[in-house]
Amino acid sequence: MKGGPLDNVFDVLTQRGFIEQTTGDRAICNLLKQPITCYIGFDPTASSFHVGNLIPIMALAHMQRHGHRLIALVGGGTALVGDPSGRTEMRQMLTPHKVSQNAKVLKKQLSRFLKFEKGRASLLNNSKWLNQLKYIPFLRDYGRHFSVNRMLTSESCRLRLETGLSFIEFNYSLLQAYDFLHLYRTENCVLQMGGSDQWGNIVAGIELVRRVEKAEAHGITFPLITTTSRDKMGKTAEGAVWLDPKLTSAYHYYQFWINTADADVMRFLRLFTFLPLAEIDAARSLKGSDLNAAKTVLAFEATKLVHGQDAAKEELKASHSLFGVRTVDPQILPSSTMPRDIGSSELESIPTTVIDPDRLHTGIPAFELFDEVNLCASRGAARRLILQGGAYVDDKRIETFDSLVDDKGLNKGEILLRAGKKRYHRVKVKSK
RNA sequence: GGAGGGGUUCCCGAGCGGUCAAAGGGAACAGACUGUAAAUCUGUCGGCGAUGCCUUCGGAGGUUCGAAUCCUCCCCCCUCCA
Repeated sequence: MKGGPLDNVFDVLTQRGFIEQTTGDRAICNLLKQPITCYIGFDPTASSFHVGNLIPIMALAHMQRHGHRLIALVGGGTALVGDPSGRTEMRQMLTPHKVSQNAKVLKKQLSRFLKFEKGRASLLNNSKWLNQLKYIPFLRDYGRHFSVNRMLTSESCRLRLETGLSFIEFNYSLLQAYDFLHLYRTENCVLQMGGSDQWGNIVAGIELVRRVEKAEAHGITFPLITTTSRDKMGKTAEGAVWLDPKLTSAYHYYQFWINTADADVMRFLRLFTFLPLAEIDAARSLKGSDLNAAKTVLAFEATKLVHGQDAAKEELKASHSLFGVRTVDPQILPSSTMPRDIGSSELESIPTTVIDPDRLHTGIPAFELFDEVNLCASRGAARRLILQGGAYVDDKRIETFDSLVDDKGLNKGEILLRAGKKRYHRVKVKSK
């Protein structure tokens, strides 16, 4: 894989579609010719990252691969205040304990993408310095550099002024600006990156650095990634797609990526894998159903990054046995470590419920089973599903809602349930 | 603190004493068509072994044969005034 201090990350990020807005393309491009220190802030308000956080994480990974030093800043202090940007309502306040707990998990997840080694990347928590701030000195030293008039005209404020903005939230951007200043002073950090909703906060930091330290700092924002159907990336009916396998299993994670819309495939390959641009470009000629080959690689690579090569292989196999084997030409995205010819019949990773053999022997009404296994939200929903012809047991359509599922058709002690075209669940008999 | 306007099922939003499990739209789900894509058409979309029963319209009481709809108190949100 290419990468190294020689080719400029800025070009790489641009070509891969990471750049929305910068404080000056040329200046940043020049800046990045030398190894620098940059940072991105992460909100520890959730106990896991989700797919929507992948852009900044990938951006950091690219920076590191090109020899730059990173700071992943966990907003343990700012999370207690709540960023109003991009919100129409006030954020929920979290307890300090919960925040620090979350911060730990986030570091673990980041380590899959970044090497936290001395001098290459570090994880800092801004509660360390923010909690020590004294109100009056802070106002005198830094508060005077902020114009309320200007803050009020910012996009994020204007939105909130219509519905209401509390004073505590109004302070958020001061604190984030102070973060940048602090990191400039202590870590010589000169570049902050973030989502497009962070533009105002980033610029505020840059200005503070200039006013207080008379120094130049820079900023980059990433585009908000939406799918072709204009949904926010990573939201499904079940909610967010999480990186934590306890919240979103590797199976579902893989399925999420393979269900990518045609129009998004190339963009997502650039953003969410490290495959060389030239190869992605070459795959552009794939049309129609051939695009599925590219989706397979995308799903494999994306799953590999979060869950590891072995898990990715598992899901590939599971996918093959459920949806049919589709061999992917080795010419397509050749750098991917995805095995090209692979056996199937690996159902281990499909969501599974273990069931008592006696219950199965007496037989379980189909609609109860579908509900119990969470393929349907309620028994009523299961009845409707069956009525509409969307429920299958071992690939045979269920005709009546209360037909019994029993152990007569057991296949290796397993039954495969299916709701609709692609939601599977495995029922396994408890061995005695 | 004063005056006015609101809180309806996942979301938006009608309903303003019975015909209301509550219009319409969106989302979602299923079927058909397909490529685990999109678009389209059709159906479903509170719970329940179910032509019925149960629980919902910010919360608690009340009026009435009958309340999402009327009254009282409380909570929350918005607008204007201070």
